[in-house]
Amino acid sequence: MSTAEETAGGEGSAWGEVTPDAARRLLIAAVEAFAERGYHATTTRDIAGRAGMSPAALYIHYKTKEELLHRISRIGHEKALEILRTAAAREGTATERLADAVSSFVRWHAGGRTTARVVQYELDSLGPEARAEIIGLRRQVDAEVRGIIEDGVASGEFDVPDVKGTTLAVLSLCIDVARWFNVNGSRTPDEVGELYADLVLRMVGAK
Amino acid sequence: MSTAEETAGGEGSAWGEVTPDAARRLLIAAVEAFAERGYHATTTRDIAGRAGMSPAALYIHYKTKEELLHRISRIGHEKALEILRTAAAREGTATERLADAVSSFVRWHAGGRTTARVVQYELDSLGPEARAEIIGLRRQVDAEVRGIIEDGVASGEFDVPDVKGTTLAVLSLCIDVARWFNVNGSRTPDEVGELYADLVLRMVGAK
DNA sequence: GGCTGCTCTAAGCGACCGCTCACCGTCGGC
DNA sequence: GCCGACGGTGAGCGGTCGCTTAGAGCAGCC
Repeated sequence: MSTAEETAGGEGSAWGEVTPDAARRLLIAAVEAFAERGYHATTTRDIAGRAGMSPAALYIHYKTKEELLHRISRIGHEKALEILRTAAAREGTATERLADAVSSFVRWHAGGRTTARVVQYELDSLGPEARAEIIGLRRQVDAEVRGIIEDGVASGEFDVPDVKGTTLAVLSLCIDVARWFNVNGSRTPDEVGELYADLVLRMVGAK
Repeated sequence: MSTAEETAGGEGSAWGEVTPDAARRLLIAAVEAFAERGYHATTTRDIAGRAGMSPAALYIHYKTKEELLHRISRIGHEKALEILRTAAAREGTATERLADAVSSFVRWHAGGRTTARVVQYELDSLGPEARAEIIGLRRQVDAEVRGIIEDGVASGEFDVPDVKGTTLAVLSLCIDVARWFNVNGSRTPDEVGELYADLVLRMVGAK
């Protein structure tokens, strides 16, 4: 048996903003459980148990089970957006910025696979209002990547006939890492990030 | 309200092998429900209701709810494998065969998104033995694509430093189409297939 | 020491789950 | 005309779900 911290906090995934301590422990336990079994197959008793508390304790810190998923999803998307924004805003050519964005985005999906799985694949389990908010964040994610690709096309670095479609494909490729990446597999998050940065530069026809 | 046939049978997705008629109707209803809500969030009452039958009728044709998912998953994977085998075995250069494989595989994921979603994303809901069988089919899928890429490398058509990793990425890209493709969106399955074939040829450095 | 407020637990409510069972209508074979 | 086989139903069982409630333990403040 592993504690909640070992798996979900493994890469220092900054749940530090969640207070008090008991609320954070519950949230980390929920991330683990949702990633392993999916939102609907996870019981509130399981979440509370992983956090070392009674089932009722969950409802002191969260109104419903869905609020837990909402909080996880928002914090995760904000983190993902921050990663892309940092890469997009740095100095360098579009080629360098795109490679940086893809490799760090992929590293996050591979290294924090537990969190990324919940963030990327449990969106449909949210209610309409919560889902709408998250979709807004995803549009911003899309805009960051599209911006870099457009810069590369404008500077003549890239050859991309379909910018919207290629942006979609690049993000899709990165996101799907959370589905297949295996912590016990033969590749490290760094290696996958490097491979994917190379593949994406080929996709955009970087010189 | 739409009938089960309209959505899940839309692309003539050949559930014809499932008999008798009532068993097929239940299976198509299950594909719809699993794709919309996920396996765990779908109730047997919902499946039976969509098929126009009472909850108990399901258990005349299937032993458990999981058996439904297993049958759907196996038939779907066999269909996907058949599509790739056809493309891999045709005459032509590795470039032509890879483009054909990707475009037809993507067309299947986009056009039959309902089925593809269940096939690709509900694998973890299967029990150990059923999952092991499906994983065997997936390894064959992987082998088909890797075979084409290896052919291209051997003939000098492709420039691929990491065949295993690139194979994984190509399949990942295609599979993820089932997650984001929207029937009401601006692209047809054919258009996405063509775009993706082009992107994949770039990824393998096709001349 | 008494009081308030916060965190947590034990117990359990009402609803709904997957699945079963006793029974029924229909239909081909004799 | 009777019969068994087959495919179907209504009712409901045992269990588990998300969530609530009454109250215990324990701070800090006067």
